[in-house]
Amino acid sequence: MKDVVTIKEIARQLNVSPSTVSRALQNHPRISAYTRDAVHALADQLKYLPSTTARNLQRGRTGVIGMVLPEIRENFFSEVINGVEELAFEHHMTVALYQSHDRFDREKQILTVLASNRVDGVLLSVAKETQQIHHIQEVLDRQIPLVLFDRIPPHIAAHQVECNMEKGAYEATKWLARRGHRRIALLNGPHALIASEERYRGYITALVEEGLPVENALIKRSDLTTPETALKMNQLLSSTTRPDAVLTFNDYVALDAMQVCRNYGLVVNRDIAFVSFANLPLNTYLEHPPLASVEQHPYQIGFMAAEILLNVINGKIAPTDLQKVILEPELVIRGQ
Amino acid sequence: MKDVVTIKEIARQLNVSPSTVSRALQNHPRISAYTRDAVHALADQLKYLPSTTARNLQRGRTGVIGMVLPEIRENFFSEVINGVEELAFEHHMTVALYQSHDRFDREKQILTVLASNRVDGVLLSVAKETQQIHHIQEVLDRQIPLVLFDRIPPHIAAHQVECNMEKGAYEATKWLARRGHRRIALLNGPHALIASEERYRGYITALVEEGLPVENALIKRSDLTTPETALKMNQLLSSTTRPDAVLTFNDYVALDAMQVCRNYGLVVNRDIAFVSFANLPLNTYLEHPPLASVEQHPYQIGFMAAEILLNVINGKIAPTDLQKVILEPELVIRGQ
DNA sequence: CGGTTTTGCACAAACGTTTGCACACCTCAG
DNA sequence: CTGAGGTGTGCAAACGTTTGTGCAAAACCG
Repeated sequence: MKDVVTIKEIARQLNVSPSTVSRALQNHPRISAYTRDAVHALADQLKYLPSTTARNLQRGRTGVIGMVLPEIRENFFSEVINGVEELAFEHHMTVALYQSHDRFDREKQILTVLASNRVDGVLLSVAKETQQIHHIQEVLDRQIPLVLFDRIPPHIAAHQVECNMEKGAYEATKWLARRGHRRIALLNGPHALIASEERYRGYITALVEEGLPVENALIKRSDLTTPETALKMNQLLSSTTRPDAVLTFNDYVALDAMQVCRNYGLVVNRDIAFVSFANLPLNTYLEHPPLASVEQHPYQIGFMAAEILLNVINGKIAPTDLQKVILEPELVIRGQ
Repeated sequence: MKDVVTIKEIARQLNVSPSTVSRALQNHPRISAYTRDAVHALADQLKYLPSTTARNLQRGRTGVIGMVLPEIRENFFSEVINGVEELAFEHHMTVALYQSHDRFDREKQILTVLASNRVDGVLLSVAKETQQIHHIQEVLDRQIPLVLFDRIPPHIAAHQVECNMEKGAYEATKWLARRGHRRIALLNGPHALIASEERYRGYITALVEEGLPVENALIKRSDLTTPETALKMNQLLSSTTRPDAVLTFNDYVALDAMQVCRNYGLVVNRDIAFVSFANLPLNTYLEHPPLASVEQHPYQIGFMAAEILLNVINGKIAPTDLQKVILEPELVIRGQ
């Protein structure tokens, strides 16, 4: 990495000043065609590449969007990333990706690094562990544009983009009811996630609207791990009056739960119907995928979050003019 | 983003020079305890964070590893990332992730950006489209440490880490043969990928060793898209003598091919056995997953690639002392 | 031809750090 | 008392850019 070609070197070789070289490279009008061409020619020949570092220091901005999310390998987030990338690319911004691995301390640390790196803006989806927002507030206090997406902690004055999961749960439950199911279970996520509460509300609303009783025995929560999902699904199946349908927190939960059903000798979607929230692209590959999925449009979420962020960065939206975008989910019917 | 606290500001408020502040923050021995504490206290109070940009410019290094890969959402690569991250984190380096989306021009552009960003090193897995290595050679010419992983183009003098897919294919085929299968098909990837050639060689070697005939009708190539996989699988099934087992290029191909089998009324793994190369974590969820999978240890690949890169960066390995690590795959038996 | 405008370039400061060097003071040994 | 060594700090240069300003020469205008 030694011997990196700089503007100074080009200047020296051409017997002009560094400022002239800089301007020539930017095609500044006050540089003669002769000099301009000479500079470009030599720059090409020496394979000069400007130092982003130096440029950033001088410009006071980095052209970087810091993106923090729990886990890259989750398909949902990968899609969000793609949405962000698309727009960022158009705007000549680069996206710096960081995973919190759902750990609070890691998330906190990453935000500090991002601030130290002087990123132009931050996109954040908080870790499961995250219960407080002080570290996020610090980012805001530093006047760094920030947009929250998907996993949004409560009580925070920041721009946000999310998908209306309450409505998704509502429509899914309604669809099951209309299909004739009378004992619809909810295999939900942990309390701590707002996403769980949203699903819960939508589920309840639909049941009530459809005149179905709300039975606590049909409502289970798990921490989304395979063993606990299995445990809860077992409870559902071993009760005297089994559910004839299950709405699950997400696809992983659905798959884990289906496994349990098979152990009971049940045929998925014949003996017991499944509807889920889509975060896997693989449902097409399953022999018995959930009958319907609530599509959360992750790509759209990423795209919109990036759009807001870029508008704030470019001053088209005042930082105080809080944006709150709620995308509509879509119930994708697969079976029957 | 205005009003960012700098060393100068702290210096001004404490009536000392910026250099003193800088040294105080680094706990330089020649700074008095009194000054040191005062500086730290004020820095904390003002929530000072050093400018990474300025520091990088001055230090001549960035502490960043640029990582370029085709597609983040592919589970294989997500795992590689995690392996890299682990080690990078220990060494206080950050990983900048870039996706080529399997496009050559994008890959080329990314490498330029990385060079411009003066990253300390590059980890690269090339795009499917990539047929030439000129852009990679340019990175090497700039003396930027580089390690290739997984998808490695031929004829390039760079460090590399990969998994021995020939051996994987060999063992998978052998396992099928020993299980009694006599007509083992190979549903391979495109010619352009070395990975395809490796699988091919392993497959052939095993057949020969097991005394099975090599039948061209049993060897198909697809571009890994669903339609073409379906087409090739159809060809295999509609031939007079159907295969009784299939070794597929990867899990996606296996799943697509299985779908076709179901259309033929075949029961996967009973009427026709599948063995695949693992890139999905989901096999546990499938009712009929491939009977066996060749595990490529992506996390390990990432970890080792990062290890080599860091050693080159830190001068523990001479750039000319080319490392070539070939990890052994593992045949994970799932069925019977 | 005198004056104004345009053209082409260099100088220098600035961005926020780090660090070699100088310097003043203080301490202590001889 | 003198000199050596230690201690605490400041100055200034440097990293590689960008950009405001200044200035000379060239070009233009009437």
